[in-house]
Amino acid sequence: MFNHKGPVREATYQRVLAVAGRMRYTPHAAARSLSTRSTSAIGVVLPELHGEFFSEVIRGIDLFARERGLHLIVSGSHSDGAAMKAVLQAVRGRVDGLIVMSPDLDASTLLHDLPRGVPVVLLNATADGRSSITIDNAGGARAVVEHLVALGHRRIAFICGPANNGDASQRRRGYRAGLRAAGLDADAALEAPGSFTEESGYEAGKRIVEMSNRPTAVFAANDAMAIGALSAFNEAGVHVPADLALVGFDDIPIARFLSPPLTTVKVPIADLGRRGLALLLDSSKVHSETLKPNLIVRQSCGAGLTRTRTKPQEET
Amino acid sequence: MFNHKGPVREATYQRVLAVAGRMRYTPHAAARSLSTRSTSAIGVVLPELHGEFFSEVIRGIDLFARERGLHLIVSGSHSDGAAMKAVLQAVRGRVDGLIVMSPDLDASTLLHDLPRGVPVVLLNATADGRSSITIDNAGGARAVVEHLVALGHRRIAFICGPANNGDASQRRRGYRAGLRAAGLDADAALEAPGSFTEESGYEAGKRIVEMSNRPTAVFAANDAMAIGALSAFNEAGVHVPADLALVGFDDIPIARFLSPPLTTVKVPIADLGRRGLALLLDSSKVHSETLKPNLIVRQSCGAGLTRTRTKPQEET
DNA sequence: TCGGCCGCTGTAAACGGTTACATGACGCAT
DNA sequence: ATGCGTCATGTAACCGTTTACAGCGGCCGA
Repeated sequence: MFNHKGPVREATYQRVLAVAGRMRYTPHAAARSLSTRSTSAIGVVLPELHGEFFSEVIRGIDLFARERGLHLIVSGSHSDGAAMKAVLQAVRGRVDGLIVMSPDLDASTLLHDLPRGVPVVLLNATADGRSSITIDNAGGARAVVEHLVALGHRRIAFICGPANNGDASQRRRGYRAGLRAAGLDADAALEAPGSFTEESGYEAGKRIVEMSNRPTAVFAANDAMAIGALSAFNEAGVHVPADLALVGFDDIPIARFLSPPLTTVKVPIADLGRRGLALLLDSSKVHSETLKPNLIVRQSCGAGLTRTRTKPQEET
Repeated sequence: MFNHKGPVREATYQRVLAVAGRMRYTPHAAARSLSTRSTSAIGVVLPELHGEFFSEVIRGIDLFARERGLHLIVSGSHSDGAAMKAVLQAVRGRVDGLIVMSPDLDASTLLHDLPRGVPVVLLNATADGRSSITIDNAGGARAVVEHLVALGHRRIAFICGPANNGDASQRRRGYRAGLRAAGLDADAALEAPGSFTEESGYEAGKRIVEMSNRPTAVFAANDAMAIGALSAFNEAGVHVPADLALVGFDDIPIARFLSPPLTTVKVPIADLGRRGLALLLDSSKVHSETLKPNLIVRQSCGAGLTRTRTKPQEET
């Protein structure tokens, strides 16, 4: 009845609808789902719910979901595999599909816990026979290094993301590849640990300003850590970009409002979510997409400054 | 069976569980909900999903929800009443309760569209017979003005939030009350329009630095706008706090990592969500709580600086 | 005016669990 | 050894909606 099908005259349908409205009746979603075998809901599983990055992913999904009249069930903070398993097992009869982003955990392990017949799209991960959207992290990171090298930098520090995080290791790989391509040696001393949080970026920043042979540029594996590092630099009286160039990754919305505006790699975050949902809904085929990030040159890398240390040179 | 009740021997229960696990069986959530008249899900309705503030609210709720094994259905971007109504009507049989934050719209109007029998907790709004959590926005704003006055400021600009937004108007009320208490006249020229976005803060900041009789302090109605304004000030070569004091509101996580670290009013954002869920689950009584914000003095207000313009004086 | 066909309406089963209730088996006491 | 009480197991109804299907009524043509 309420899906407007069957041999019911239009007038009758309208009349029923009117009365239903008057009585303030609304169909019972669970009963409907049980009968139609379709909830109009999709699940979104993220490693975290906090921060500009994930909220942007959710927003991208939500915008599209709203167009299609879909509800979003979100869940985050899956520190361990057990918590993740519990979530995955609760989805049967609750959602029509799942968008999963789990850079820390092995994708195929997770998918094993999933009830059969639940369509899944992986974000920033891949698995056989599953659709996925990935970001060319390595390419983006390499572009950053090439840009910094072109500006004359030779000692470029890197603030790493969490170990075991897929995005983080890909970005580090891109960083190292960029150095290699420029004929520079990767120096372990220039790689500072971090965990994608502002706090960890701040700590890394403090260590960097105290280095005896201080680098001339710092590349943080994400914007949150760049913000933390920037805070540490300011505290130490080290000026960005005059004394030290700084580049981030993600281009979260506030990146352009930092002082100085942050040079970063624009990851189409909302698109990541939006495309993910699109792929989920178009279940006809499994296929994978890779989104290309773009280097966004603002002021924190000092691109407008003249740098006399070494002559600028372009890498390809 | 699967809720572990009834006269079933423990051993039998365990054996069934084991087999279920082996067969990778999971109960059908919709069927279960229909039968038990309880989904283990709660709905979270926010005006927006984007940004540090809302993502922090969601996180607060999620953390608590996870403890209780509850799922979260979120939805945002309810630009108009119709969209909101559609969402509210879809909840029957889908969630056990609702946490609603809708500072732009009239609470009682919204609640009229809600199916009967759905418990609701209002965030930053009140309505008869409904539980709610509110924030003492006016008190927090007033404390900011008092602090700035104590630092010697007499011309304090205010960057407003969106018109019709409850939080925004309460904060402005607190600002005006603070001025009045200090014996200062509220000057309409010192109130710049804004919309809680970084962009609008940036625009407001640009206008402020161009003012003929420039204020000595700027109080933004939220941190996002303070960040935008800070960006505009830096761009114009106006130094914070030396040339201009700046204070925000909310204490979003990155506030302390700005340069200079932002003086702001700490709103227990995650608590707002957490307490909201707690109230929802404890449906025995309807009652309302008001969370008190705290002034967090960092460096953007220049509290450490000596200011000779006028002598500092304390307001009570 | 009557019959046949088409189309609307009412009825019942099914979706997949939960739970109350009846039934059957076992142990203990007399 | 038998009866009664207790506890585990099996059975069936129910949750609220959809949908297939049967049946009936109306319309139109002859």
